[in-house]
Parts: sequence; C-alpha cells; structure tokens
Amino acid sequence: MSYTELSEQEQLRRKSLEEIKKLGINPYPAKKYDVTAYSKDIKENYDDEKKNFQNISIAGRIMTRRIMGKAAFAELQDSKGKIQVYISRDDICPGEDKTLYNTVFKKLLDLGDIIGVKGNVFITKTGEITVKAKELTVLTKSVRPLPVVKEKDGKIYDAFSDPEQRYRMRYLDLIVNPHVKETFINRTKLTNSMREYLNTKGYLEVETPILQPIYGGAAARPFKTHHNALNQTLYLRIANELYLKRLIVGGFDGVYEFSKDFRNEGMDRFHNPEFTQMELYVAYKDYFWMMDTVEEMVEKIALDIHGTTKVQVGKNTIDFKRPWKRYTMFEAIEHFTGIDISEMEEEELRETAEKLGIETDKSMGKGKLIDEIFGEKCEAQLIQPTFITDYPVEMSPLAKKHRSKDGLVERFEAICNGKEICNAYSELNDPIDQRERFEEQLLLAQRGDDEAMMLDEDFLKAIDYGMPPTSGLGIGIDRLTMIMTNSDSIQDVLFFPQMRPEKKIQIDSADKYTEKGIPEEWVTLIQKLGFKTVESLKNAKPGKLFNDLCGLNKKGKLGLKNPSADDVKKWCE
RNA sequence: GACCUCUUAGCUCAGUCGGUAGAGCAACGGCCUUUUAAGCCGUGGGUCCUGCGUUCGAGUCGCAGAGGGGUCACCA
Repeated sequence: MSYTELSEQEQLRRKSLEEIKKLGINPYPAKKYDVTAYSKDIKENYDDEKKNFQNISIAGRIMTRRIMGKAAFAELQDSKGKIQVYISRDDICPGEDKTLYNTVFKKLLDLGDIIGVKGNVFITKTGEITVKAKELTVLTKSVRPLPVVKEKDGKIYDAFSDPEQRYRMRYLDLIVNPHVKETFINRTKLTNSMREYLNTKGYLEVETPILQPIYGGAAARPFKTHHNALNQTLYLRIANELYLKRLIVGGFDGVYEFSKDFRNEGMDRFHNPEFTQMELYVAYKDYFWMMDTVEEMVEKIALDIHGTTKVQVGKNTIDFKRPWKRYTMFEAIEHFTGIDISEMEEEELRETAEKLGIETDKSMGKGKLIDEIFGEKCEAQLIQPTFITDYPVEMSPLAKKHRSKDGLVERFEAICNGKEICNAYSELNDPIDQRERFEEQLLLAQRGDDEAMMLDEDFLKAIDYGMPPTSGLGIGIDRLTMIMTNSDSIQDVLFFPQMRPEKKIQIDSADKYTEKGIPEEWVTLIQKLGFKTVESLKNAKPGKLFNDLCGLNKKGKLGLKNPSADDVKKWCE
C-alpha cells in the first residue's frame, strides 16, 4: 500500500506513528503490561468510602476523548466494557517535561489506539466512576480510523450497521457494537452448558473424521475434495452419525461430538455452508427417553444463559420449562388443517396437498408428501418448544420402525419459533432392515433425488456385528443459539459467516510503468487517478492527466519535478 | 438459481426538474481544568460501486456487471 493511496486520516495517523517513534516511544512495545483491574469490575465494585481500586492498571482502546487544555477525559474500552479516564497534564507529567501530555496524548494519540493507564479510581462531580491517571503507556497505535459510534442514555447514534462491513470485518463489529460480543459470549455459554450436562451424565466427547470417503447420516449435497497421496475423492462431512454409531458398536454407552458439518446448498438467514451440530448417541435408550433428555438439557441451557426458562425471541416469549408439548406428526397436521391423513395412500395425499395449495411433483413419494404438508401448514406455527413424533419411514432411512404403527418410524424433531432445532430417533440397529433402507435410497436417487443417501458398506458391516438399541440426537447449535440470543440471522451467531470474496481490482506493479519510461515516483499518483494498469493509460486524456498529476504534486506538497506535457502524452500512447 | 431492493466523505445519511456534491459525527487548527453524543469559531477531506450508452452536460435517466440485504426454491 503506497502512501498516497491512503485516506487523509490514515496518512495523519502514520505521521503520528512516526512522531511517536521519534520521541523514543515504541508504539508496539514488546514488554507485557500488567492489567490489574477491568472496567466492569471497577464500575460494579468501587466504593468511595473504602477507596478501593487505588494504584490499579487498566488497558484498552481509546473510544472517546474530550480535551480541555491541561486536562482531558477519555473513555477506555477493555474486554469487559468501558470506563472513563481522567488525565491531567501535571499528573502524568510531574516534572518540567510535558511532552507526554502535550504532544503524545493530545496530538499523537487517536481514537482506537490502545493504551495502559495506572492510577486511582474516584468519582467526578457529575457522579461518574473514573480512573485518574498517574501513568500513561502507549501499547498500540492504530493507523486506520475506527467507525465512530456515539451513545447517550443507552441510545445509539450513527451505529456501525452495514451488514456487509460488519460480517467482513467482524473485529470492528465487536469493538463498536457491544451487543455483538454478548451474543458470542452466550453462544459459548450455551455449548459450555450443554457439554457440562452431557459430561455430568457420563457421556464421552469424541472426535470423528471430517474428511470422509462416503458421506452419510443426512440428506444433503456435500462438498467434494481430493486427497493427492491416496488419489481419492473425499467429502467434507454432512453429518457424523454413522461414525458415532460405529463407536456405540465398539462398546461405548454414550458418545457425543460438537461437529462442524458442511452442506453444499443455498445460503439464507437460517443456512450457512458450514454449521455446527451436536450429535449424541446413547445405548439402551429409545426416543421417548431422548425427548426427556432434550427437554432437560435445553431447559438447563436457558437457565444457565438467562437465569430463567423464558426467553424473548422477536415478538414471542418462548418458555423452555419442562414438559414440552408433544404431537405426533398426524396429530399436528390434523390440529392445524383439520384433515386426518393418517390412513391416506399416496394418491389421496397428493390430492390433499394440492388442495392445501402445496405444489407437488412425481418424484414425491408418500413420505415426502406428508413432510411437505407438515412443513407448509404446521411448522411455522409452532412457536413454543414442541416435539413432533412419528415420521414416515421413507424420510428417515436411519430410524427404527415404529414399535406399533406401520409405515412410521420412531423419530422426533423439536420445533421452536417455527424452526426445527433438533432431530432424533430410536436408531435403526437391524442390519437387514438397514441394508434394505439404503437400497430404497438408491432407488430414490435413480428417481432423481440428488440428496438420497449413499450406501455405506463399511457402516453396514459394523451394524452386522450388532449395535445395541440406541437413541441418537442431532441438535443444531447455530439455530439454538439464534433462539437463545434473539438473533434473526445465522450470520449474527457465526463470527465469520460465509461471504462472496470482495472483488480485487487489477493493479499493475510499478516496474510495468517504469518500463514505459514513467518515473517511479509518479506511479502511485497515476494509479490514484484511476489508471491502475499501464494498458488503461491508453484511454486517458493526456492533457487532463498532466493537469491532474501536477495538481496532486502541488496539493500534496510532494516536491516532485513535474513532467512535461509531452512526457505525459508519451505515457499515454 | 429467480425476483425485489440498496451501494454518495473514516461512520450514519441528505442530494428536488439532469447543470461537476452537502449535513452530523470523526479528522485538522484555535478557545476552554470534571465533560455526558461536551460546546464554540475556523479548515481540509469524494473513483457519487464499476463499465457502456443517451445528452452540450449524468450522483440523478437507460443497459450490463460486481457486492450487500430481503423474499422464494433447496435445506438444518
């Protein structure tokens, strides 16, 4: 990056950086800085009677600054929040030399710079808890201006709100928008709480392959990659179900994994190509047991994050208090449409779906039709956490057939705020049935379903040896986090959501210009005027370019020797 | 992938009927020793997303493209 390409403010900051160095101050010191107090703790615990928090050190970013002659107030932001700092010239410069205040603090430091302050806490006349600085240390000079967000009485002015910028530069979002940090802290609280719950129950956290030779455990298009040494196609996992089941075969009673999964499908506010699921498998249990477990676990999570089971999500207050409502899928459909479809065959289902205004096509079998009706007519209306049980067998090739109802499997999903948050089964452990189900999937694939599951011989082999009756669960961590943090987009609960790359403008290097006889010192100026490649100069109007270049030279006081109009004309040929 | 919509200063945004761009904050120069979005006076800062077209003249109109957001489709 050359100097003249920088904005005015960036240039000034770089100049300040040099000035600081000239004063013998290292703007990026190597030595550790001992922080002994944090903004939030000071604000919560300072007691003016006791005069605690004396001789403390804090460190953070300068967020606002108000300078009044020999004294100044600054707001410092550390990892926990903001606190005001009072800096008076004669406190930080007790001797004759007032450079640290007059020059360094007043002139050379900017908003966004990171400093350390040592001093005593007191309360100002206006009642604000403030650190009175005795020492000030420059810890990091920032050479790019921060977006400026102002706040008064909890009201935000000029918020840094462009979603593109916020997601591409999440670090800025985190600095400037405090609620963002809160969301991500709560995300980690959520996984910690869940992990704690599972560990207390004695289940083992494990890790299984992300690169898989055969993708399985869900219906989705995968990301495909290639391993050179093995000369083999590998897929990024879409789920880890089949590996965790192998571990149950291997004799573990309960295993779980927080699993980054990858699905090569559309993106919207509920979908990101990589996302996180927690999958849990417990031997000798069934799906009724698993419903109790999910209720208990999610209730605990709500309590750990919010201290209550009630969570505000948009306009809705969602109460995770046990027990949750339970519907079979047929009951739910009857409840919301008034139609009992439990005895219907494929043709009648198709007609019913059409009557309800749902588009159908020939590739849709019985199970898919039922699923569509449910998805269209019921799901969005389920706001309070609700279990939907007993799904059609066609949609669930890894779930055990229902103990008493033909054509159904022992499966449930928990729906909350109109969206699925988890999916669980009594796992299919009959190896013969499992093989047949995979073969049905192959037929579906031939019928044109490009998300049908692949047949995994190695997994079938494992099941042949005998997997105990097992209940399994997959719970969407991003979705659950969205609900628990009142976020309406998945991008708000992922630090770095997937984005298209920013377009790079093609820029020629300086030697391409010098080859044409253009002096090197003019190259950055020419580029600043929009001619990023030598080729593009052919489109330039030489007279205008000549004027512009001399203008920049004069305006920027660069002291370069102006080229002649003829020189410039030659450059443009 | 389709449709709708947005893109102007470091940030948030105005910009009328087509006439070479404005505000607040931030920055810079002043005044000011406890301010509360501190204030007051002054100054600088722009590839109006990109390209092409219409026009004497385009931030503004048309077409194409890029990126973002929303809705739909697919999915969790």
